Amino acid sequence: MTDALSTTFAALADPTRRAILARLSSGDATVGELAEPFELSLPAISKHLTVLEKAGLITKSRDGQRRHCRISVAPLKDATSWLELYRQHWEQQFDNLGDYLATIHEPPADGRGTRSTAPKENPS
Amino acid sequence: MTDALSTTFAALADPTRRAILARLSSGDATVGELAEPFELSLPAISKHLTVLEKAGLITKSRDGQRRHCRISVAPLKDATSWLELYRQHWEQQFDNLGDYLATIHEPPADGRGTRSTAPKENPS
DNA sequence: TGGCTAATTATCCGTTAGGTTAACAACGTG
DNA sequence: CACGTTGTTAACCTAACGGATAATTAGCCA
Repeated sequence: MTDALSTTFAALADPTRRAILARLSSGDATVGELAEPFELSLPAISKHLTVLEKAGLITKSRDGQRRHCRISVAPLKDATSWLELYRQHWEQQFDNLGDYLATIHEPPADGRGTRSTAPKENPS
Repeated sequence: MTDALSTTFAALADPTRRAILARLSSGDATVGELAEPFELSLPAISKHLTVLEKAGLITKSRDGQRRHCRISVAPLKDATSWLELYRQHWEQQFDNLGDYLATIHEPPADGRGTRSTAPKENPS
């Protein structure tokens, strides 16, 4: 699991870390401020922040005793790009639902060609 | 890690599983067909498929001796929805880059109001 | 300097992930 | 029925995850 995309998804696969990102999306915060809403110990939060930092999802900057954390969305963008490859896939699934609903109200007209469902590129 | 979103992201945090999804995005396949491109053992692939199935990302149907696997993109859609909450965030980051570049070529006109960077809803 | 505050690092612990090989189950076909 | 094919399940291993507490580092301030 050394690739960036895996690291990003792994970082997002934890509700605490997603909540931290959500918090940071409305502005920078210190470690203590980020820890406050949770019942976890401070070291636990610190670990989560380390995971987020290694995934490139946040950056930490020192300010006296405090560390200011800032969200950094580039990996989120990459993750979204990967997921976008499948968007047409579920949009077509939705189309198929529409087609199905249509067959309820009117009989099938003729055999339409099956559209391709593949994303443009081969994702990894 | 009991929530659906965490399960989805965890399932995506593995390059083998993402490759399997990519393969399935261009059409259904049997377990053996899915295993073929990898150097992993068949049980290893079977485990990956179980993970994907529990995440709701694929469905398996029996066809004689074979199991046909089909991609099921609803969880991908949900994951995308979550990530979309941050889209404006990186679009604004891009805007800021544009602003910065603008300041290089022309002096600042006036103090524009700072736009909010927060997603519409509170993600979890 | 001493002490308070903020956060990280060091252990330690139980659970889960991801892989292996070997055994098993289920279906098709001679 | 016997046998090959297709997958899964069982048992096992190592490494990593997510948490705790205790100790440590680093900065502020009186």
